[in-house]
Amino acid sequence: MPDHEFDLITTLMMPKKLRRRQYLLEAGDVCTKLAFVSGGCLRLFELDGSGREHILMFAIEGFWMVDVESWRARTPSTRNIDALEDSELLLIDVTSLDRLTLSVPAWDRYFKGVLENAYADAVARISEFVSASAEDRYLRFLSMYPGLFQRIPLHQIASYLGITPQSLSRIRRELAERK
Amino acid sequence: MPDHEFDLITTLMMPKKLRRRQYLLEAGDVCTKLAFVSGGCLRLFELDGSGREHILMFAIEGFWMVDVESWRARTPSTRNIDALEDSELLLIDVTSLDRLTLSVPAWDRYFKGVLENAYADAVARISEFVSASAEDRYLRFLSMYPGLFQRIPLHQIASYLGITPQSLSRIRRELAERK
DNA sequence: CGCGACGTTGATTTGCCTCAACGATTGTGG
DNA sequence: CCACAATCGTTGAGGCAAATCAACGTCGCG
Repeated sequence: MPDHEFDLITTLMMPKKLRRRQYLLEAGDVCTKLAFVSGGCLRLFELDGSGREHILMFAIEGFWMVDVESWRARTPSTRNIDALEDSELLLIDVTSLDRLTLSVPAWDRYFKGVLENAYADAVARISEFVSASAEDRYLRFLSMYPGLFQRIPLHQIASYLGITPQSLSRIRRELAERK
Repeated sequence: MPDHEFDLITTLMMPKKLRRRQYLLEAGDVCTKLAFVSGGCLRLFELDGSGREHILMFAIEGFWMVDVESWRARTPSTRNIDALEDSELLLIDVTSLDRLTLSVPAWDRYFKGVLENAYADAVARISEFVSASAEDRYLRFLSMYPGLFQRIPLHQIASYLGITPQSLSRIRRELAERK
């Protein structure tokens, strides 16, 4: 990649620090920025009718985060993104992304790969819900986000798995006893 | 779009008919083709340890179908794609797709949109599994694939929802009684 | 220190599964 | 064209995994 292309990328990516519990996206706003997580941990979640939180995905170091629905349709999001730990991000907005896509072929290929990866991961997660038990999903969470289980509260993991904190606590006990 | 670009697209898309129960992709093969469904209905599914089928997604008229995991990594698929009705497809293989992407800008944009859409749909489906009941998921199935519920057996829908045919039968009865 | 957040455990309830049986419909080979 | 099998949807009975409701101990932090 030529130097000027690399420079363009670094110019368009805006560094941002987010403190724990701080929001990157609030429901009602349009998600106009993609976030690359260089440190810390983000969550994408939504609230149901009873005010309960449901986590759709995490993003740790090396992951990208976006609410794709809002980002794609330019409509107000029904979801939220916030930080579970103090985090360091690189943000890029839609127009900058389009510029990169047009003028830096290597970026275009890279980003297409990111998108395909994200899609493949999402399908794999659907597969778990359709066919796997809560325990299986927990084990896959452990390998998908290495070490994360020691960094965030158990009830956040339970929310991601679609079960209650109590159930996850019992699953953990089961696993520990069996091993 | 210039004529020669349009011609290139039609040249590279191969029409194919698939009879009911006929396979487009079998587990073990690499998914090298994308399928655009112009008529009929395909399913993407996998088998678990007990030999039970679990449907990850359907594709009806106007949808694209692929096993993105195998397609992306060029690895043997763990999944299957077959037809639930006699179907008409337009197939395009990986190399043809790359050619279109490079030489037809409009196609590149279109296809990026398709991918983003697919990703957004997958996230929405994850959202259902994390937070919604089987009944809610059934109602969303009805709006996502209009009319499909009259075209395929109930147990295929149940598999897609991650429940048993018996449960779906009872959910339907509930809905009918309440309405 | 006191309070809220967190994880665990117990008792009870519930949504969905499993097993089983049964009619209705579809499809097929003789 | 009919007989028989397979597929399909439904219903009932009983069981299990996870939810709910509730209580309690620990920890960290303002």
